[in-house]
Amino acid sequence: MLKQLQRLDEIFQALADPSRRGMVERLCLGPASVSELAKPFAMSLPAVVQHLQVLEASGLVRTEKVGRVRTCRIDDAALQTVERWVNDRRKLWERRLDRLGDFLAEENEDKS
Amino acid sequence: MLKQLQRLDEIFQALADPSRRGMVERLCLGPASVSELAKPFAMSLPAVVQHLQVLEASGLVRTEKVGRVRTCRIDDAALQTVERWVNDRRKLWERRLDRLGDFLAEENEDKS
DNA sequence: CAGTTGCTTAAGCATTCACTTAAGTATCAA
DNA sequence: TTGATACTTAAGTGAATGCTTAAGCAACTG
Repeated sequence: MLKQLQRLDEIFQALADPSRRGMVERLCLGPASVSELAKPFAMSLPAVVQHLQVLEASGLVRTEKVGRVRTCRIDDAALQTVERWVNDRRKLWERRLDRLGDFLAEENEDKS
Repeated sequence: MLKQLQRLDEIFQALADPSRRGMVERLCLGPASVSELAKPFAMSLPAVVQHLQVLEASGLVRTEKVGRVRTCRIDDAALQTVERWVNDRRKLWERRLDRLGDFLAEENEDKS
């Protein structure tokens, strides 16, 4: 629970970069090796690996090395954490709008 | 549509900072002035305003000045944009896991 | 009109970020 | 064992980030 809050920083930070979001999108279709992941991007391999490290540190991606190939896959828990945070905020805000709506409706009733 | 994708960068970037997330959380309870918003934070007012500018540029927050008071409120559309992106990713990933599950189930059937 | 309040502008500064190139180190394949 | 493949490590660089202080300005308050 405490860990999750700390990690929200890193998760949002990780998702703020379009290359990293691209990698997440790719990985949502299934696991991939580092060089597979790198292919669509016009940057050096070390740059890709650095992005990958950010993604892994945030918990969005897990990786595992077998032989000389590192395989990367989505870790759903981090995505759930984001989803939950955003959802909770939206709920709060919408509830407020509802209450405001009720209030205005009552005001109108009073006036009519 | 195109605008939204560009803005995902800024939205996630905005949410990556705990102070800014704090401000969003506060604003989900209702609008607030800049100084109200600043109160919980141990930083200078200009710093708060700079955070606010990031939030506004991302579309998460709208502000409006009346007299000398600037009132800030949540703009739900940006939160929806995040929610949609994360939701779409999760759906893709889960569908993949389902297909994988089916595949493994079939394999087991074959073996039995 | 003078003072206070609520923000705004500007400039500076240390740190972090997103890369780069160059030089490794393990595998695997022939 | 030689070469190619798949990363890995290290060091450097320019730009962006998250602050700060100092000074302003406009609007309400008495």
